[in-house]
Amino acid sequence: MSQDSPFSSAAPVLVPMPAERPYTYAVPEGMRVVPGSIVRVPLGPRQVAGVVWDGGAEPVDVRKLRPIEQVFDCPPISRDMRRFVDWVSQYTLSPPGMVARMLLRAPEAFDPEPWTEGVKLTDQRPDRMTGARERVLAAASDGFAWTRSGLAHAAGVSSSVVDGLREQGVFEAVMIPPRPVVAAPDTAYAAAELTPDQRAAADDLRAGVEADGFGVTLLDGVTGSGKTEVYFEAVAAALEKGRQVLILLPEIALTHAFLERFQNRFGVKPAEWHSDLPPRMRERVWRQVAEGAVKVVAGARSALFLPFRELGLIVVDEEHDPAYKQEDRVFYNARDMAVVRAHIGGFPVVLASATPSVESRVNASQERYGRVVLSSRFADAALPDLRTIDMRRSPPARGGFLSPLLLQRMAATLEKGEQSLLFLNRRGYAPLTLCRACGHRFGCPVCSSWLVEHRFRGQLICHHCGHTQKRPDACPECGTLDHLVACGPGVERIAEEVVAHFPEARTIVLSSDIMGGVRRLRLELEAIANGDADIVIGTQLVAKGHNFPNMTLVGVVDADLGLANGDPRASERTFQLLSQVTGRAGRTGKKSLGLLQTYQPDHPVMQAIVSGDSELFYEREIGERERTGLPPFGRLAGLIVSAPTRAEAEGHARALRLAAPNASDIFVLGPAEAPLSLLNGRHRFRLLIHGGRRSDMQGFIKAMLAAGPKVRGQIRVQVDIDPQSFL
DNA sequence: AGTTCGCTGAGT
DNA sequence: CTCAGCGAACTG
Repeated sequence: MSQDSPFSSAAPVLVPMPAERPYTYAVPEGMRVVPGSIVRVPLGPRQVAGVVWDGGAEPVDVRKLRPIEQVFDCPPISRDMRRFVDWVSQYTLSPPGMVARMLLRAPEAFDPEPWTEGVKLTDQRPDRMTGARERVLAAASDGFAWTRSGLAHAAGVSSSVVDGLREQGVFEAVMIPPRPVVAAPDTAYAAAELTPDQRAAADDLRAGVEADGFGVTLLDGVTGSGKTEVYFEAVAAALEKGRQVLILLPEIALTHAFLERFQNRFGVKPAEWHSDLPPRMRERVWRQVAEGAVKVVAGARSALFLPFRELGLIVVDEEHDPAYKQEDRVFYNARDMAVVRAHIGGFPVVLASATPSVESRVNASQERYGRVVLSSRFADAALPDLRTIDMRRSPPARGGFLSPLLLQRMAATLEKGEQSLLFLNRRGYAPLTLCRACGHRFGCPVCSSWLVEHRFRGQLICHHCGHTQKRPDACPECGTLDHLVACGPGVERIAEEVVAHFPEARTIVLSSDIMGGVRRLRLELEAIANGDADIVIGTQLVAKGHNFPNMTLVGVVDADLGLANGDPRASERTFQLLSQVTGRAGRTGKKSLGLLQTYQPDHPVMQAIVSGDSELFYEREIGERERTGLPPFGRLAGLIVSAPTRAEAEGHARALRLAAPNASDIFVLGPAEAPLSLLNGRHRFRLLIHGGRRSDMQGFIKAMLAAGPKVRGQIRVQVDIDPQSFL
């Protein structure tokens, strides 16, 4: 950028590793670098890409000083982006180098995209005409440049035909510039047809974008109220101003439907950004975002670190989704960092959700965020009738998990030729296996949580660390044969019960265990939407945004699951999940029903779901959190230590108490509560810090980090947001 | 993060 | 005395 003056003899360079500050490199005679320049520098024995940073180069022993090797021919990282990296680094207590690493994740993109060689028609005619040659000439008669293989393919001939013509001078070789990854969106492609409600909401958002300046709006609309079409109007407004737009989605790999909706409105698909993107595509998207050629990116949380030139709007869809939290290396919540990014850039953010997070609701009620409410569903999408089934009064048959009331409804639905969905957020067959002879329970040898039986695969699997073993026939403790029993239900076991009751029905199980990955899953979902199944049994992946037009019954097998797991957000998560799942029914125009099997029908979450009154839930939950000091109102600077085994967690907690004698509370969590990511990384344990004033915690954590190298290497911190702290 | 350094303890 | 195996330290 023009206000950045160039460095001459030495420059600070942020390298992609956990450096606390930029390193100083010599700038060779005649080389020109400015803050933001992407450079290749020697680091120890290797060469890495780094970013020239701001501020003066700190003086360093000339014998240590090494020269910048190369300045990449690439737009420099903007000043806003550099401030963002510094801010995220401070806020997350991660070294700035590690944050910078996230924006240098496309190493091949730093060199300009190569032009490819192609061919173009000349005035020369071929010596002899053949059928193949005629087709090639016809295909190329538009006068544009073609790639050899592209032309051959279009003409239905082999590329040697093209080569032959080129040798005769019928074609000349030309260089073709890199093709854009996506065409420019057309804001006038298909003007939105909006209801008066939606129109009012869209105008609100549009006004925010047109006013040009920072602001956060919570777009709060029930499932099926058309949130997407409404925020597309804000996207259009930003595009009309010539700005770039970022739309964050929780799990981009499964959001095929979203891309289509975008295309219906803007005529083209947005550029995608997520971890499954092929490397070549990844580079091109990165480069073209940096050059400003890509106008709209739909991406996962890491898209927040793309080097936008003229970012003018961020939309965070499903803002409550836990997938926005990154829980390794740099711990951050992309939703909150999006707000920060917008604050730095001076442009608006839209947070959209049918079930907003409690933090966002609090921010809205305290008027730090604006709030736009969409209350009505589309005309053909009636709300489902929602009821609880009190499992104390209508218990399942012995050995079963489905209440007679639910089975009765399933039978009626099947009779009508409509589909049922049974939801249970637990993979596998049974969460615990034990020996009836001696009482031995199968625990994971690596991390001491229970092994989950997967009967289809004949395996016992630890859902915690991924440890797998074959399910034995005999008890390893007492040797008794055939006395192992499964305790509790998983989706496979529910499927068994369903097949026993409805042998003639087409039953399908959907969980992340299915073989064949995302592609297969998409096919299965399509098949269900086409009516190729009568009863679907699924884990939480069926809760996410798919439309099944003939699905008129949703049964939640265990609505209480997740309410009693020690997570301070247990109620909130359960409310959000149950809202989403029951929202799968009633999008059909047909009369539909949602049934929740629960032992706590009076629990506020069940009451809120059944009454359809989410205000009821939020008011209660916010009051409860204020009272107990849980996030976002926390008053305690408490630590939660979690580790692969309880004994280990306790050991670490003891060490932390010694290192930080002034810590108010150190809680210990066993393996059942420790997140999966814990064991995949290299660290041994992690700290979760809930509540408290951020500044207090930062001081506290820094004191602890200063306490010694033993603690330093192992601490990972995740801080729950104090809603004021990032504005 | 990725690499080298240096200590410990088992092995020739 | 050598060397694998591991944790700690350093990278400009």
